[in-house]
Amino acid sequence: MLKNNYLGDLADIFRPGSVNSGDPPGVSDWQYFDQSDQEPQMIQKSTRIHDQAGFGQPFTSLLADPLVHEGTSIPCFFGNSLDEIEQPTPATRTHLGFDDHKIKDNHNHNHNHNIFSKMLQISPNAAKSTFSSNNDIITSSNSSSAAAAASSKRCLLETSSTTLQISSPRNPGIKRRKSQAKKVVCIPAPAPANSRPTGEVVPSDLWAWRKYGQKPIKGSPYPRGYYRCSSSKGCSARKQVERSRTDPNMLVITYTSEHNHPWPTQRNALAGSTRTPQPPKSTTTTEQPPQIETTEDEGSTLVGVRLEVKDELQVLEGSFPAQGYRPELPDQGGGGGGQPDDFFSGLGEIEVDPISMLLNQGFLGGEEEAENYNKDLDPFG
DNA sequence: CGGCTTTGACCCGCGC
DNA sequence: GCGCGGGTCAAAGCCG
Repeated sequence: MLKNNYLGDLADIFRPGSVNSGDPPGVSDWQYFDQSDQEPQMIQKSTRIHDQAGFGQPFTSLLADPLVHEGTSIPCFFGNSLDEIEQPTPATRTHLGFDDHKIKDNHNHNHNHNIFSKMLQISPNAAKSTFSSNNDIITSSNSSSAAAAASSKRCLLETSSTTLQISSPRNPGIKRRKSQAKKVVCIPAPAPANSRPTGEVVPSDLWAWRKYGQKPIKGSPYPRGYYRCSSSKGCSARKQVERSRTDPNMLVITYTSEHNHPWPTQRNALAGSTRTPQPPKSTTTTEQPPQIETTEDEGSTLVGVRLEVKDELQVLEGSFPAQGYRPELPDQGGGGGGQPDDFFSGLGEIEVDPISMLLNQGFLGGEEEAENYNKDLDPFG
């Protein structure tokens, strides 16, 4: 049945404007790029701070992810492989001007400081990337990252995008894997002790994800979970979740394909995600849906990230909504309806300028509260 | 009852 | 051409 319903191509999904009707404010201008021929548009879009990107809004997951609410910061690595992400080559390190100590520091700070307090975005394309930091934020860009960082505390990374072949599995004649667009996001993960026995951890975001597979990955002690969007039938958005093999504290989420539908408009679309985490049970892999209901105006402030990756992963892109991004979660009209939105509902600051606030003040105004929230939602706790 | 996770089997791209 | 390994399928069972 899935085969019959399989809508296939990334090309189908990345079509510009493929998602428009019914989009909530801020979503209507989503651009789903056919990255094989929409490069200029990508670049153009990537220059926008008010940008939307698909791939499940990984940074949304950062905002919403209980795993992230451990009073942690969010180092974000983008690369074409985990190794690259986690272990930049010495040359790359040198060129990029960051060192292991800083990375270690970032990781250590994850557990003590706040979200985004040390945001790190790494472009594997060292030749085009420079690093600079501004208030612990490190951005990478082929443009003047220093200027970018200085001009805004938002992280905007932009590099030229590379044409790639969008592909679909089981679609004859079209390659997949290396040619497939992916977006990799690394976030702090719970300690292995807090994860499921398999070592699997599952961050949440605004989309509903249904697990359809899990595979042990050679060379990694942790399995990789495969999820597809269950918010809408026919949506071929997928993500892979696995722990970093080199740093179990890091959770690597790889977004593939794109949502071809608006944000979930029915809570039941998140059915699987709303299962109450019950630690003794082993079947809970998705947790409470994120309760991002924090923004007001329609001008989405997003942090766009685009970078070019040589070799297999040509394009990585990411963004996260901030000010003005309001997913249409059905129950939010009633003020949360008893959902564990308290954490966010008490965060009026985020409506002012969540990103700035996050960057300046740390995560959402209180580690303690964040911890409480995390306790509520963390299925692995 | 619908939607989820689990898990073994299958498919297929890719490297040798 | 072959084998490995990653990605997906789909049946079975679980859960609310």
